[in-house]
Amino acid sequence: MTVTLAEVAKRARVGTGTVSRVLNGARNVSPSTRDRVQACIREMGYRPNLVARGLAASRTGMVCALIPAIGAPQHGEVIQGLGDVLHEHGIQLMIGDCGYQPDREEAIVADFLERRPDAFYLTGVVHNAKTRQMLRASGIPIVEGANLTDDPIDCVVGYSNFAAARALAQLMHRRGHRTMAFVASTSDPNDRIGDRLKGYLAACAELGQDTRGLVLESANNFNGGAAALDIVLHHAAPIDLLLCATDVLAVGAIFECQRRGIAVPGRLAIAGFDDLPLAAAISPGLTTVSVDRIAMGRVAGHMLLQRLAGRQSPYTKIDVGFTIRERASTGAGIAP
Amino acid sequence: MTVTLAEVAKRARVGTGTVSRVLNGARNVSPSTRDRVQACIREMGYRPNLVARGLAASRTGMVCALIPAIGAPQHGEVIQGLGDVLHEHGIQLMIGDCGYQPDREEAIVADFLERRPDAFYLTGVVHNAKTRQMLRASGIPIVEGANLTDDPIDCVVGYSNFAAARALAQLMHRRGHRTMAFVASTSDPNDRIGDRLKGYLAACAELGQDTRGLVLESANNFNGGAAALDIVLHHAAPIDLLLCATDVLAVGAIFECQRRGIAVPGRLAIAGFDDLPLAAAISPGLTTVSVDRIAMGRVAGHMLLQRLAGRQSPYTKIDVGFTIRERASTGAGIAP
DNA sequence: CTGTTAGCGCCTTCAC
DNA sequence: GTGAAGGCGCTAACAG
Repeated sequence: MTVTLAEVAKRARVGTGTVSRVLNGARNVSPSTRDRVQACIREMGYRPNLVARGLAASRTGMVCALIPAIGAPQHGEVIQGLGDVLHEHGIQLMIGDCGYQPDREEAIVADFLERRPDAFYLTGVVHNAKTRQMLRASGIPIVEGANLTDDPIDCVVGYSNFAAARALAQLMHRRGHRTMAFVASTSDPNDRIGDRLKGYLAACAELGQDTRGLVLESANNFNGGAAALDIVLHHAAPIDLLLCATDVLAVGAIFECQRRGIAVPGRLAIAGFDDLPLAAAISPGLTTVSVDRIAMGRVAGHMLLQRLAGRQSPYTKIDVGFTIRERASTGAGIAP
Repeated sequence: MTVTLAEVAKRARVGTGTVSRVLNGARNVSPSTRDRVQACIREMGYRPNLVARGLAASRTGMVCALIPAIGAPQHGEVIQGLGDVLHEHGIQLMIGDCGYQPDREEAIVADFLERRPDAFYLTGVVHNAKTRQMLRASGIPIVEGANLTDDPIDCVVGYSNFAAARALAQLMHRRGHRTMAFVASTSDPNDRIGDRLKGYLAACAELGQDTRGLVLESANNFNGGAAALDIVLHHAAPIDLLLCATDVLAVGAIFECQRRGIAVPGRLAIAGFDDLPLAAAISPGLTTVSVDRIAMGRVAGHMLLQRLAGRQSPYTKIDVGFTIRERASTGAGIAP
């Protein structure tokens, strides 16, 4: 039904090897035969079967990427950068959604490995022992992303969620905010959120805040932010800054403030984390931590390509850094 | 390096065919040999090579799905439903991001087809002639989604963006809104947005609005919504309802209203389309069109499974319907 | 430079 | 119920 390489070879009166060579751009083919073969390929509408190629070459040209939630714009951006870089090299992405669940991640890794991908991208740096073992045993390049660790499975490209949260808390302290609370999700526990919390606690310890260690837990959605606000307002010690582990929580809190007529940042300052498009659009603008996720994805892609080319790049850990965006929600640009 | 089926067969003292049979759950294997083989599989940690299986069986157990933007929650939900259903049948999804660009879609379809997927899911019902031709020629089941058409490539599951937009405009008219404008994105032209616009225009034609046909164009992001508001406010005929082609536009407009101190819905009512989580969270709540996208994805998955099972299901077009959610942004629940 | 020959790992008849 | 053998479509030596 579909035309095969052998048929092209017959039509072009050459061996299958030659067709394979022109297909893969080997240079040891005379221009004349190359042209003839390419003509046949075009005329016959030949399309290589990558499944067969993958089996023969034990290179599938496929990279698997695992993200905690397809549809989350943060991860989408990383995937976009990663996919762009890989695509330029004829490699395609197979994306898995592990829904913030480690055992689901393990199952997907197991499944995906049966498809013999050339490499793997994982979101986050904390994974099941079995997941790590499978990945290591596979022998293919692995890149973990969106956070940093000193003990990656293979290599890691990201930024320190810990350092970013700490820096944000410290900056807010310098800006005059004294009594702060931190709200994080419990619904989707993961290393990025966990490290943000730790960074906040570290800053508190260093600064000796009154409210040191005040931590709230809420589902990671708009309602969760609203719920946290409720607690903050009724807390014994008056709180003047709410640090949220994600922009979604922060925006939920801001919406709730609007509903209750609570001035932001006048009565309560609010900051987030992620710098979603929403953070810049909302009024007041949301102070948050920004990371160039597309660039991060691209770096991850280049790292994988390096490894795939056999080069053991000296970099096993790349920090892409972060930026704190101060906006009106914490008083930036507002006259005192 | 990795253990193969043949090695398992040798260890279990059976032929490769037998191992293959237990692997694929064929019933014509005696319980005793079945157990012995399964024991060996477990002991040796054998994992089948799906690339080889795909080549031999000409069934890859892979379905390709194309969405216009990975990271967009709407499409993420569809993929989630689709992936869930397929995964239960051991089928995995390969996701492509065509960025609202038809020629990119064409390129991705061409690439993906080389991997011999068992089926294809496409977002939207309008595609390149060449894309349609390639897909048809492939002979595999194709499902188009997120809209409806009478001329699908193979079959389609979605809802009528046209009918939904028209129903929304008509409902708003019944609620007393008389002079309305519609804003849609130009940056990402696609059939869903186009049909929403047509639905609005159809309603206008039927209702004989004063502002019949007032249509604005803006980039499909928060800023685009704000920009549209600017035009609406300066329009000669006073407009009392802004219908937005997407929730993102609508929310951008609401934010801008808040900045300018324009009462919503007092001075201007606003409605969106998509029912993102944001629509319910924002104040005022956003009136919008809601579709159960996860369910839509699941239906698409079942449709593909039907087709893959060889059953030519009588359904070639499934309408999953829509719901209009009236919220405060158009005056719902507000005393007159 | 180019044709030929083995496989890659698995499925699938086809006899036994 | 089970083993043996022949591909699936392609790549990768290996001769020439």
